[in-house]
Amino acid sequence: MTASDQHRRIHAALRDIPAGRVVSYGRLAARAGIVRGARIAVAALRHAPDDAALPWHRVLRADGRIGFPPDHPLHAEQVHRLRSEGVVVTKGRVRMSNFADQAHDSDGLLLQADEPPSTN
DNA sequence: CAAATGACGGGGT
DNA sequence: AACCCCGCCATTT
Repeated sequence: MTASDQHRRIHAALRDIPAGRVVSYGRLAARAGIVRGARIAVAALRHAPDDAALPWHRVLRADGRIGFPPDHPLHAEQVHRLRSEGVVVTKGRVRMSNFADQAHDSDGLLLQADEPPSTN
């Protein structure tokens, strides 16, 4: 499988993440059938054309933090986009336990404490 | 072709 | 929790 194939898979996997939910770079890659692919996911997003209309803002680090450094302009942009679809972002971080998209994940434990995702 | 670079992840301190 | 450190792997230098 070529590198661009991987990128396409990443993009496809990302389109499956519903609004109001998020995924980590690593899990996104895993969904695309790529192991150890966190950095590939990054490349796939960075290479994505601006008009790709991908929900790139739904991708966060495994610990729930925004990937961009706080001073980066896209950091604010991402926070805004996430909030606009109901995701609670506190100090540049999201509670993965509450907002991670678990479709097809094996870790059965789901908890639904805080703010339920609402599209507003 | 060798070396550096990331929108990373997981483990250890 | 906040760091630091090291492994990862396509892309860029």
